[in-house]
Amino acid sequence: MTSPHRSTDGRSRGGRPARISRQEILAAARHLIESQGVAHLTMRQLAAAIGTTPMAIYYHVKNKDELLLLLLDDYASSVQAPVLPDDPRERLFITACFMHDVLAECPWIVEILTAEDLLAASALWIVENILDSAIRCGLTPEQAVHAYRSIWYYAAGEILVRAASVSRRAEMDKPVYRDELFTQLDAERLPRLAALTDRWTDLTSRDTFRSGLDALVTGLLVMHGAGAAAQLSAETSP
Amino acid sequence: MTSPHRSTDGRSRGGRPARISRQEILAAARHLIESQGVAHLTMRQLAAAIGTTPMAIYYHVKNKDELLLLLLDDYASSVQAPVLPDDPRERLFITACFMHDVLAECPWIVEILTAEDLLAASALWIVENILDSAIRCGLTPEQAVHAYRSIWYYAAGEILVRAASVSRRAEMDKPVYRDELFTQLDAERLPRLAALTDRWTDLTSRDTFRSGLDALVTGLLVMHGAGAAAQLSAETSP
DNA sequence: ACCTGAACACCGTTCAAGT
DNA sequence: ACCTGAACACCGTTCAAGT
Repeated sequence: MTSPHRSTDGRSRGGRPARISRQEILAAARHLIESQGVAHLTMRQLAAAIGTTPMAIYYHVKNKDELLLLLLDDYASSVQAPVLPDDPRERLFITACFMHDVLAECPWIVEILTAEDLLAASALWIVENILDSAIRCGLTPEQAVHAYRSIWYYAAGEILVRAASVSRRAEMDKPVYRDELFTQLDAERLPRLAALTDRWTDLTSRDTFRSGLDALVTGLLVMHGAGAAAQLSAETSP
Repeated sequence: MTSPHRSTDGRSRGGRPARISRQEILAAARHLIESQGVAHLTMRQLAAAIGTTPMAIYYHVKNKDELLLLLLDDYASSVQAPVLPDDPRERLFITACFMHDVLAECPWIVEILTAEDLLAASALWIVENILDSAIRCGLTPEQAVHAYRSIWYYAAGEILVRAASVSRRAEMDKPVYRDELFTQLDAERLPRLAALTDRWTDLTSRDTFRSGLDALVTGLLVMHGAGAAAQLSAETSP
């Protein structure tokens, strides 16, 4: 960090007393996002919500990107770790689920994930847990990093795709396009899709995150020769 | 589709001759994206590139969202299908790779994927192929849809995360933050991460998409009782 | 039928100045 | 030290008018 901007919330010594603080800005930003949606988080609207000018915010925060990063970190540190099982395969699965669920609960995070780094400092314990579990399952450290990355791709993809489909459902003209697509299906060239036309919406609206994650974890362990630890968990359900 | 906007490129019969066409707009948009990056695709800059006013575009295209959708469809239809193997497990893997690679080649698609539907009409054969392969591997149609969705999450996540990390590398202040994170690691609480500090950048910059996909496919087939078809493919590499 | 011009309601950010 | 005001360089989109 550079400039006058304090990296921590150091007490100001001397000078004019601050009217707004970083914490106040973050709290207001979070409230704004949760009540109005992430699209309404603009420097101008945030300033209005606090009752100050847009430029006052720039004294406490470098720019909008840093604001988003701080927001992510703030959220991550407010989350409290769950009790985790000892069995490594189970712990791997549960931690990955937790990582996903925590992010999925605040869809505004999606905007940040694509723009910023995936990991806030206060969320590193999640990565640590996944790596440790994987290594205890018999993977080498390199394989564990690879496994973590695959899981992250899967989880991030699920969140992003679901967020997109939710926002699509909010508008009213998209279903039209999708229906159009499916009614014009060429049953000769696309027989499988044609046979599934009626059930597609139903099938794709189900939550299959856990089941797919289970498959991924199983495959990762099997493929890396940790077959002993790869036995199917109880969550298995098509 | 509504309004005066022609859904196909129907010839205008009578009236003033068109100065610009939908095709011309799409071609210009694609060129703009490829040369300047997707951030530069604005109605105004597009108009300038064509040599017309922003509002002229609105006669041919409903709004920016529709423009993006048309762009996606245009790209999908320009892609030609690869020769696919007969073995269903192999075909599943290859098709999924193809889907991923095609999208990964034009990172601007990322913006559209999160905003729009995942599937353009001209790309449905990919879904068809994945479903068909999965069913031939022994999955039920429902399980096949589920498998397709898991694969899609994984592929979309990989693309999005990679696109984000590329754009991060383009700027110069992000590595600082990431390095900061890793040097301040508490080796007591995060031993696995601490042990990997030096190799993290190297390990996470490797392309492990295929290996992870292989694991996912293996897991999906094993979990759904199609173990016979789940034998590891040759692509396996940590 | 196809396009233009002006305008509306926004953005993020910089810069010089005030207290 | 902390904040303000005015300004810059943008957005997407609407609306009434021109040819």
